Amino acid sequence: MAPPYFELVFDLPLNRSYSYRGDEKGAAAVGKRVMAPFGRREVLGFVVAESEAPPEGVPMEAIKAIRRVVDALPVFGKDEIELARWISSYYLCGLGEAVAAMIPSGRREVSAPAFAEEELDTGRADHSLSEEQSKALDSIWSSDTAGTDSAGASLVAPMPPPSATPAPVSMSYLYGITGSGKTEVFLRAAERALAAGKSVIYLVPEISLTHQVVEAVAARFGPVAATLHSSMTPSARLSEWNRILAGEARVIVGARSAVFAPARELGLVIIDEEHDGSYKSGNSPRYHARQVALKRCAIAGARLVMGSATPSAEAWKLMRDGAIRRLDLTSRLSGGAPPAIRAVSLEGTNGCLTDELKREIRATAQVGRQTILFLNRRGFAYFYRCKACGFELACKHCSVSLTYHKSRGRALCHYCGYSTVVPSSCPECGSLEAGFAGFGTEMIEEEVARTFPDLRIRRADADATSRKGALKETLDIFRTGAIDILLGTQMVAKGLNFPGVRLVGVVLADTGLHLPDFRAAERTFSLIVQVAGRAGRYFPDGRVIVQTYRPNEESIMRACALDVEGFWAAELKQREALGFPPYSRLVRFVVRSRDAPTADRVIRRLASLCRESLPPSAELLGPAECPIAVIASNARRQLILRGPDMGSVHGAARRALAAYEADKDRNAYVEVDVDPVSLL
DNA sequence: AGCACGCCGACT
DNA sequence: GTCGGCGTGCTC
Repeated sequence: MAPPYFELVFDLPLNRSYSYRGDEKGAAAVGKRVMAPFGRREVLGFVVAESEAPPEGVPMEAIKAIRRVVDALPVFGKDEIELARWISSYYLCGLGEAVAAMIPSGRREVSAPAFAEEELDTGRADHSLSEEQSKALDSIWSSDTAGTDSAGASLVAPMPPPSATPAPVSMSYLYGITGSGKTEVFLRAAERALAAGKSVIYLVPEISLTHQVVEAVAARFGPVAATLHSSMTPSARLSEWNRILAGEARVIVGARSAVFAPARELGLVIIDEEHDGSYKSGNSPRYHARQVALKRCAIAGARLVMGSATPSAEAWKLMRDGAIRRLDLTSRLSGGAPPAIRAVSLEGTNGCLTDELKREIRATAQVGRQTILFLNRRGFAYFYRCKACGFELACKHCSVSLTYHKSRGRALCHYCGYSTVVPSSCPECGSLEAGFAGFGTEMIEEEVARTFPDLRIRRADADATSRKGALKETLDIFRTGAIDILLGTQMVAKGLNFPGVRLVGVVLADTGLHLPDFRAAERTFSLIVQVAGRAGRYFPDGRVIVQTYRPNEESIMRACALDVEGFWAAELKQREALGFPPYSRLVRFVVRSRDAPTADRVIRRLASLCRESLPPSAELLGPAECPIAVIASNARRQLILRGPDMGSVHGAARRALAAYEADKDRNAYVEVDVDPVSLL
């Protein structure tokens, strides 16, 4: 007989549970979703506890009954509730919001456009392992946890509400260049886990790699495999979820939220391309899949294996300190050699292509091979400026400059979509010495077409591929060799492998370097190295040209030398000197409001609340305007708490938030980001 | 987050 | 006189 009382949480910004009596049929149970009267309406709730005794402090007549039970069987259990509690306390969100993030259709994540089509990084066709690969595989499976018991101390912070000390998790890292056969080692590790009766979660970044690994896993594991990614329909997601829940599917491939897959007997979590920013959730709860994975592994006693050619700062430091076992994969299996990379200064170049890059494009075409051009910037020109009075054309609703899109004949905002006609003279002083400067993909396309009228070029960026399936189509055509030059933004940078590519050109490497973000160098570095990995994967003559105005920049020089060690040696020194992660921990508050004075008032109040309980070892950065002070007519203010460890800032952040919530301003939105990946 | 209740301005 | 603005308070 079901117990008479249940504790429910809701997907609402409420930091507490509510007590209910069971439903008429007596079907209510922990782990099920139910419909319950809440206020004057009926909402979906999650049953997180049950009890025989009536709840204390609630008058009996106030307790309502659960109206209807949604699930025949529980969709989450004790471990999931423990994980949700951890997420809610660590990422400072309601327990119900944490549970909702873990359950499909509980709340939808912002879905990325579907695509991904590429060659597989499984190394040799016969799947036999190189000596390095076998050693790595054995190492992953050796029983000891690397380093000390505090392994992962800086990946998972000391928890604010003291819970049991986290069990040491065995963490390994496959560190190796593109094409060194990481995927095959991951697949073998999954096989071993499966053979031991355990299940596996295999995380891949949003979009890019998903499809490829999905197919590899499906081919290898057949009916035991399941897929969860953002472009699946809710019903497809649900049916995969149910197969996992039933224990039918035991190898789960998916993006960020797949870290919550209800895998039974979890034995292994794989995080491919560990450095990728898409592992950090952009909406509440702003969790990092890597940290959630580590926590899940601790709860389930599972192993964690990550991999990348360009590890994140956090991972690199943990490897250096011995807390994560580093396993090196040094050789390219498919015969291709690491490409020759050259940085070329753009100084004094007319237009956006240096003579050197033009020469290489021509040479590449002459031997019947292909070129990828990469520029992390859409549009035709970057900003409009008047040389006479200094006027700049900015968005009406955001504090950013407008980008000229020639194809539409308008200047538009990349943040809110606002667009306007292009003034023929300066709107401020009437001078004709005004116009667009800087360049985007659209302009490159034009210049390349003009320079190489005989070559076939195709552009792949958010504008050219907005039509569903357009990107896949472009990539398919490129693969057949019917296009000579593929030009694009981020989307051509990651994971795509085309055998015919000889040359990769980074049109402007320093776009990200001016950004006021402590990870600017890290992102620039890994982007160049990742892009370079697209060249010469199957032939020994790959070539990469990196155009830049700052050829002496550390991140650019090290990337061109493929010197990961050297980059991190220098960059970690910088981070330490400046007190940024991984040498400190951050919590960031962002306040948004239609009304700027309201945003100012709220952020100042949060700051003073934080000061009340911030220990001397920690400090407050700000309050200040966000780097982009206005987006879509919302004023944005930020406040950053920084301390030597999470313990030193988490308590203050939690108390400040709780005090604020107790008397909140209805015209302001407060976002909390624990361990922000970007400060933009 | 909803959805109410509640107390001040311009409409048939 | 009422319809309706959105400020603030609560939801077992």
